[in-house]
Amino acid sequence: MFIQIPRGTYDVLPEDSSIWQRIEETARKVCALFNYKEIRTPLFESTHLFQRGVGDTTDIVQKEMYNFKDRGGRDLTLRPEGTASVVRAYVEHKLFGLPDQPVKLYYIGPMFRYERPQSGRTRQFTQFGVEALGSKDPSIDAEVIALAMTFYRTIGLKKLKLVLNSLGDPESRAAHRRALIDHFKPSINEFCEDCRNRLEKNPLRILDCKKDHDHPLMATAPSIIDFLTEDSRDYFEKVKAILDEMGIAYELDPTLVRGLDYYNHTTFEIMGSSKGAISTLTGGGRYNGLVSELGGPETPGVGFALSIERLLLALEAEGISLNNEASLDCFITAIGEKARQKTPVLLHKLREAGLSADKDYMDRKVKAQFRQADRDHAKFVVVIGDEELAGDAANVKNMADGSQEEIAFSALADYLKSKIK
RNA sequence: GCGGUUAUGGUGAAGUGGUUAACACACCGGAUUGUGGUUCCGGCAUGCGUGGGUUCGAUCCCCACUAACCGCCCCA
Repeated sequence: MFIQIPRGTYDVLPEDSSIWQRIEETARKVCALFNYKEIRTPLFESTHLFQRGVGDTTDIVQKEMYNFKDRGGRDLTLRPEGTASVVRAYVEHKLFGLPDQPVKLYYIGPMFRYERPQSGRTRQFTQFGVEALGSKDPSIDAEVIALAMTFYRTIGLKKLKLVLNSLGDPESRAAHRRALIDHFKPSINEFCEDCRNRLEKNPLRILDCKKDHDHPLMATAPSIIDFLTEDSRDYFEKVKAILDEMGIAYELDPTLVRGLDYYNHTTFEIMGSSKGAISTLTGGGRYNGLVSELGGPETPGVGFALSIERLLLALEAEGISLNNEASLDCFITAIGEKARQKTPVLLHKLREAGLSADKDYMDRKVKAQFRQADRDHAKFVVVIGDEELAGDAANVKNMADGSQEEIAFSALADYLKSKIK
């Protein structure tokens, strides 16, 4: 009975796992550079957390969550994103009381959304995210953006586009929303079905509709920028000024919307090159109301989440390969039954001495054992046969130059270590 | 949730309503009774996504299902 992998999931096989390790390692290094500390939260949380945090009316909550009841009847959900959990932990452990403020956190892990899979979108996907809680300094908005850009640059991505917008405070946002609805409502029947649905749900989306792009009302639609309060506008100017000084280029896009309810003020996306329709690599922004929404003190926050899967796609699109083949220090080739009996112990000694080592388990001929040593990129091959057993010394072949030496079994580990260093 | 395309060995990929399902790569073995990356030779799918149906007969035709890929919606 063959049971296949669930829809929208995938396996990372050994040939690819080193790439994932490289990416995760880079993320951790960059976070250390910016002084962000890792936080690990559960893969499932109370359903209520996401309803409240992400927003009851969002698509994520309404139709994309993996909800289930456990045996105790509790309503739980596989996390669809990371911010709500981080904020929950922040409140629950009272991290707002820590002497070090703001609290700067990062996470790397799987998220789950029930969606139709396509390029750059799976049902289980991996996010690297960052959250800075406790400061409303515009330089922390810029820092978070800079962290993401530094991460991509370190990985090797070149074709990146940073898109920036400000949603202002909740009042500005609500006023703009009402203005948009008033603007489109009288003529909404001239728009496509999607736009008619968007009118009440998410009127900002109408602005980047592909079908109705040329409708005259598009050009005259009210812009969020005109609805920002003086403070909001001033704050956004400061963020932009810092990015300018840092030399981080960006494009302004007043139609940039995030799909999660908690965002306000600065929002941004980082786009990459991609074969498919999805080019958004990172989404993030400020969420000053979220901590209090989740029962904590009034606390500002800013962060982003980026997808490792989409990063991989972008790397592929730019023709960048991160694959590095691991090599083996030593491969033991045994000839004859007596030699075969000796190899497990010898192997174990080499490994205990700190050398990576392996041997044949398929009862292969000498030639085939050498082929395997090549496949494993072995630096040295230790050959043991009747002659070697008689002389109490192994034949050691340097695979790079083909030279061979007789080395006493007792001195083998030290010899190899000195050669490999 | 909606739409399009596809489904043949470990991989890539031909193919036909009818006895043995090309080819290439990979892998295994031999030429070379104990030494790698070259060459030559040989081996390697009782099987063509799953379940039905049409037919004397189906991998090939029809239907359903499942999955993958791509797009819409939405998002990372």
